[in-house]
Amino acid sequence: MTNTTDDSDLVLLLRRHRVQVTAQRLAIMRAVSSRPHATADELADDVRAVIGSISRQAVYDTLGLLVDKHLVRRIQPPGSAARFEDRVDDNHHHLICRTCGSTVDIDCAVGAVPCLTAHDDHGFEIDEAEVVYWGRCPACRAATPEPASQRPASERPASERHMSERLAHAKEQQ
Amino acid sequence: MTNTTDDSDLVLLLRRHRVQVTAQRLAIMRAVSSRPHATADELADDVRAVIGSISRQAVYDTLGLLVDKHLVRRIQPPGSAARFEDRVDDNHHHLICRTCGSTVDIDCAVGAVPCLTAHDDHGFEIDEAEVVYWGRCPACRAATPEPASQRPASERPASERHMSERLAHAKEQQ
DNA sequence: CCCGTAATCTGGACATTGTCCAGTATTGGA
DNA sequence: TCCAATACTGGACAATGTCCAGATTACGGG
Repeated sequence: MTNTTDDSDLVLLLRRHRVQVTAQRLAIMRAVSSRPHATADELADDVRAVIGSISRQAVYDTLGLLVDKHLVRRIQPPGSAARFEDRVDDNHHHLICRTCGSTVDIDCAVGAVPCLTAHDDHGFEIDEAEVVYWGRCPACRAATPEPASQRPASERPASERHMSERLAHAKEQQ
Repeated sequence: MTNTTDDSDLVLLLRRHRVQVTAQRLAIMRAVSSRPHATADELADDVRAVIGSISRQAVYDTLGLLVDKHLVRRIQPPGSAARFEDRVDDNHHHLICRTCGSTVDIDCAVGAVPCLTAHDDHGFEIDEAEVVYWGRCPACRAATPEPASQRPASERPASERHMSERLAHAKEQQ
């Protein structure tokens, strides 16, 4: 539980990837491991609690470097700052609560590297597929059984597509 | 091509959804339709070109309202501002170029509502799955055949998982 | 057709997340 | 141990949103 304990593994890992070893980097790596899905800001706080202080720039630089080296994965949930985690290259996805923003890992539904097989790649060279599941976590469901923002299904027919398509319906119905 | 032409369809659509009709809202809806994947800022510019001026707040308010009403879909690519589009409820996904950020629609690979079937929902009530494919568009591929940022596959074995797992390898190999 | 109220829009301040830059400190090899 | 390359610091800046109070507009009822 001491601050400088047992960095030898991390040091070796960094060296193996030709990355200079600094106290800031070690602290950031430990922070990412110990608190998955944390934002850069949260990680900075964690690091400060351990090594005293760190500049915002060092946090961003290091996280960017680790992401480049595939030692850390960056996930960017809509409406929130980027988050970072330990697990890389295993094609898991994320489940985010619309109400409280909590994030959990979720294994891929389809198989090994599923979503990489797009229907039509438009000439793109696709190297990754990112999947975010949206919903409400157990705690938030308990707190508010039926959210008011949800309109009844009757108000949004499944046939709705383009605005232009819906316009036809509007004409008919009014 | 005149500004006030043919709003009756949009007016009916808004009324059908119990939304007050304003010049700003009509202009924003037309802007979203005519330029898919535009950011709020770009849409504001488009609107200003048509009705003269609009406040930033009105743009955000209106887009938020339309998203709530499921008349517009908000997509939030990592590293970029939110973008808005016309197509809703048809479960298509997005393909984004890592180099230039261009975004194209892409039909779902798996079928109707595929990714909604998560392996383990952790007690969440899931209502949407968002998929982003990352890659490089044809233009950017042509411009830079082999990006320098890509390390050879030999440097990142498929077996890489957690940092902690990789640590074992580090020990063995060094 | 006019009025009043509720909803909307405006414009400025502020918050968050991230980048840029110049100068200083640290790392790691010679 | 010393040096050059690399990394870190701290302040300024940029982009994207949100908050708020007051002015304006929409639209249902008289």
